[in-house]
Amino acid sequence: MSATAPSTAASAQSAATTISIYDTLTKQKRPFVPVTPGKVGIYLCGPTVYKESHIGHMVGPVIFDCIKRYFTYSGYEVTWVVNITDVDDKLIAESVRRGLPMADVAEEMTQDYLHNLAAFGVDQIDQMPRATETMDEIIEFIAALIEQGFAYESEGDVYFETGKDPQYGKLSNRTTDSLQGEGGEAAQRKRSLGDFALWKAAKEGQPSWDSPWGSGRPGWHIECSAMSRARLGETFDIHGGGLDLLFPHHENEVAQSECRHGKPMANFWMHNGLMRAGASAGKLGGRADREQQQVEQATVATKISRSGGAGGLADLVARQGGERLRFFLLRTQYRSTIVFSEAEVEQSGAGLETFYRLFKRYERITGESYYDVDAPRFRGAGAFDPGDDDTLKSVAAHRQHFIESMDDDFNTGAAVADLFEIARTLNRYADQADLEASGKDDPAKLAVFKQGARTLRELSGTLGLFIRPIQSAGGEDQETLEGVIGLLASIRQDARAAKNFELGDAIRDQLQAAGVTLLDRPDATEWEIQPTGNQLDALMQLVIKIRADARAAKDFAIADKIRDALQSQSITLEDRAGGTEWDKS
RNA sequence: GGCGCCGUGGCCAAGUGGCUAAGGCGACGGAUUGCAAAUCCGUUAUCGGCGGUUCGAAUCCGCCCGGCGCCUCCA
Repeated sequence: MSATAPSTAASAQSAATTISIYDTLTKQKRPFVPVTPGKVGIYLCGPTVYKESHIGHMVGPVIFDCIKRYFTYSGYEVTWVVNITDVDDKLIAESVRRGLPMADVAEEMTQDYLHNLAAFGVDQIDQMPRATETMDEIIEFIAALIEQGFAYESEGDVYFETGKDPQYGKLSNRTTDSLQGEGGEAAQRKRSLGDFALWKAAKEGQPSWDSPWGSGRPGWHIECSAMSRARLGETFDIHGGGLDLLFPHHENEVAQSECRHGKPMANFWMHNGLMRAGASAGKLGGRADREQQQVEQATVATKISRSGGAGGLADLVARQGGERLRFFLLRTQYRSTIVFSEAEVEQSGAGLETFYRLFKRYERITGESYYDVDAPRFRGAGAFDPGDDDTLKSVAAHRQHFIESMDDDFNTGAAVADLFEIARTLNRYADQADLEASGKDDPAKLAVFKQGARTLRELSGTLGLFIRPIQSAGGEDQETLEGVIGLLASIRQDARAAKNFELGDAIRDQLQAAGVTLLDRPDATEWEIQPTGNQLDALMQLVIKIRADARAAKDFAIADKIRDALQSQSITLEDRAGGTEWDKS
């Protein structure tokens, strides 16, 4: 086993060129070669902040968060930019509807987006420029396109002339001739129906900025060209976004930028697959989804909040937790469609428990928190010599496979399997080496186990998983709940010691029914809590019954123990004619 | 109509020419446990259909069936 060598850029660099990425433009997977050696520039199209985000908005940020982590792990210095579109037709419409200034709506929804990103563990974004803060660069960009003859002014609007770009359509595989759109209400101001707006003249009462073409606001696509140019350069490494942005958004971006610069905009175009709400509902938040919701609204309005998961992301996070949702997204290769259902989130989340239990086991064995394990942060530093130890050989093999999967277009779905395999390997070793008892004191055995845990943490870190302990969602009631469960566990322990298995089993079964699973360890009992409604009350009813039975049997030791324990939780019992009630002060 | 994507065990999901078709959830059997839970071991698929290319295909080609996306705002 090797010591953790200080990682150097050189050691990490050697492996770095093995990453391959599928490029939507060339429709092929090819090795990643950076524009600037050792560096990666990534631009991801962010949201238009006009209403609350839904889980579909998190797909791109989560996978790109992993991509940045993995590039960093591979020795690159990464700059990741995500834009916020805070001026737009829909935003204007929403501000009118709500009677608020557009900037207020944008700010509110930006905060919503930011909170959701944080909940999903997306914390790798370096810059989040707003369109309204980029106005100078946008205007300068448009002026340059007019100057170069790729754009023209028309009654205060400015349009990009797609016919001037011989390559127009290359991203989404379209020809300018095939663009049969009706051109919108601005059709008569365009030279060709396929032309798109770079600048829109302001209408009365709408937010506007001064420009050489009069007051107005930018079209949708130009901000990305202006921002990426300003922050990442004329040619940068990776441009990402949802597949739905391919046309017209990215097609128009690439046209603007490449006509202006005369060189490629991005070396790789990455598009994540879209999330669907159900088998036939179409894309989440898409047309079919919206139409279906309208139908549901007209018929069974109550089901909307629970169906599909569109909107109400904060509620979903509160129910499921961010790490479950993140994991749910990472189980699938990023280019695939994901069909969302909360049941599926729960099912995949069940697998996470395997890891959480292993982390507890790690703590029992080593006496230190798994979350404090100092894992290698670079792939060059994480390699170790397994010698002829079967456990370490297995860990090393799965580490290798994990890296190969991630190198292959960030195949998180395949990589996750190796995480499970390593967890199983460690559990098996802990069983065989009896690490929770006699084996604990064998430094050599402990070292093997710790090496495996270090590798697990090294790898899962690149997926942004298991970074820190998950929050127990309960809040202040959680402490009381834990106290009451501890009391019941203690009573049961006493009963078992006295061979009163009937009482012991009854307690366990009823805790189980209330969503609490007891796990008997050699030296103590632990428990896991599945949140359900009225959990505390259910458990208190059990406590009350046990106390009543004990008093009837004149077993005052138990009754007293209960009373004392409840007192420390500020819970009082009141015996009334119809039964005993409890109250927490 | 134009341009695309997808169809792998009960469910989810890797695998895109060749070792015994990953992994998760679930189910069943076993070890372990006072009984459990957890953990470990084992069982659970020939890859939508048909035809073709090939020594060899889930993986390439064609047709068919089924599902979905973009072409209008959309991560």
